Amino acid sequence: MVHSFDIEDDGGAEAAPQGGRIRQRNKARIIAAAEKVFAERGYDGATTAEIAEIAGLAKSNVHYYFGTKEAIYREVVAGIVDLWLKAFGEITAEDDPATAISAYIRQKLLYSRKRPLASRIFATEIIRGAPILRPFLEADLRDWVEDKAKVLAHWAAQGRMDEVSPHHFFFMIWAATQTYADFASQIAAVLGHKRLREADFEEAIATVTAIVLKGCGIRA
Amino acid sequence: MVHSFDIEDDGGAEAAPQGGRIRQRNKARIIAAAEKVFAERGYDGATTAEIAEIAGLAKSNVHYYFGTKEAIYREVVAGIVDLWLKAFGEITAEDDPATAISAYIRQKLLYSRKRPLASRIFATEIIRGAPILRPFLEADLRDWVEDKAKVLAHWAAQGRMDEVSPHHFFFMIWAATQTYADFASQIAAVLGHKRLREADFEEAIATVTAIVLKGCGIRA
DNA sequence: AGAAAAATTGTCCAACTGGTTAGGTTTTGG
DNA sequence: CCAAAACCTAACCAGTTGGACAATTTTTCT
Repeated sequence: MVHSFDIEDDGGAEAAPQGGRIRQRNKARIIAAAEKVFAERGYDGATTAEIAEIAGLAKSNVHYYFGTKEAIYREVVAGIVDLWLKAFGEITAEDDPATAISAYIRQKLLYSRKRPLASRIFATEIIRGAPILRPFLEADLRDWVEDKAKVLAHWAAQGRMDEVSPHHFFFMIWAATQTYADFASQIAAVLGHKRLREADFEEAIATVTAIVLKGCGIRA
Repeated sequence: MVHSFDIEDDGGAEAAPQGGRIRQRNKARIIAAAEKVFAERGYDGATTAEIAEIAGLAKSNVHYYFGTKEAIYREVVAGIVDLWLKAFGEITAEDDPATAISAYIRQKLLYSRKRPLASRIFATEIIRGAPILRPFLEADLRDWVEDKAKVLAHWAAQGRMDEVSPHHFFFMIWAATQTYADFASQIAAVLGHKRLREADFEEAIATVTAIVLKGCGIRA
């Protein structure tokens, strides 16, 4: 029974950091370590021992804070969903299409740059059939897309962009932006770089933005 | 030491089906079962026991044909690379840009529809840092992209399309097409479908093709 | 200070996994 | 028809993993 991602229900103010100082610090360390391990080993490949080691704690101590490995995973995933929700950004009918979509693409791509691990965990979770994230996808994300579909329809009616399937429009943007996190090793290999650089991301932003805007008939 | 994907070096003719009838049939069964298991459980999550069960064989029999789990994985991955190479299709300077790119996008998307498992294994392999596929990416795939970059430059020089970064152009197409295999569960959830349907793929083909062609200034 | 609460860790264990082996059965080819 | 090759599998094993637990140390609060 997942279904609730209101991790700590921060009632308006900044997240209520519950628990003592030590607890807080250690939980954060564990989550950070877990993000790394889950990202590069997958759920089954990850071991609580390695998470503990990276976090600088004894394995039994990790189990003291999180009962099970799955509990750690759930919390990591919940944090990632939070990121997604924030990265959603605001796209409203009043916005200028070019500005709003450009900003959205840039935001998504910068997120791929800054949080590639999170993006990869999200990807593998989806590939596995989204056992944990299904509720989020079917409710929150779906609603968000339906909402934005109306915005796109509005813009199209005003002649400010072509009529394109809003769903597939977003699938395409998500894919084109997340690929720079998930498939970074492929992209780096093809580019002949060891790792992706700042300039690679800038060129990605430019190319994706240009193709998407022009491809949908959005004028600056 | 990977580096060679010429699994059975079929010297021009159709693959030489080496080994006896039984051997052939059982290896094929195992590979098929392994594809399924690796796709939905990941490398570490997959167990030889489950592969055996799905293949309808005893676990020890699986180890009779393939010494180790990694050997099975390598063969599965090698088969997937073969698919990729075939799906590359021909894009030459003499082609009409609109026709060639449309066909490529369609081919890639149909591949996502028909072989989603293969696509997902490919994805997780890349996400893991491409431990097995690195040589392929750095050699074959890189060469292919360099080659096609020239074709795009040629088209651009002729004024038949805009000047866009050829690398990122392909990254975008790969992302936009593979997402329908890798992120199928997310897409289905957002669309409110149980599974992706034929019509979903048709709409995807239409949308992606339209945006990419127009976005690059390619006229029919 | 001192007791209660929180944190830490060494040790242990049952379950599972990939892989081996030895001995049997079936298939194949002459 | 028969022997050699190929195929099949029950039983087994050593290593690993998630997790439990009890004993100890540290922190917190009065």
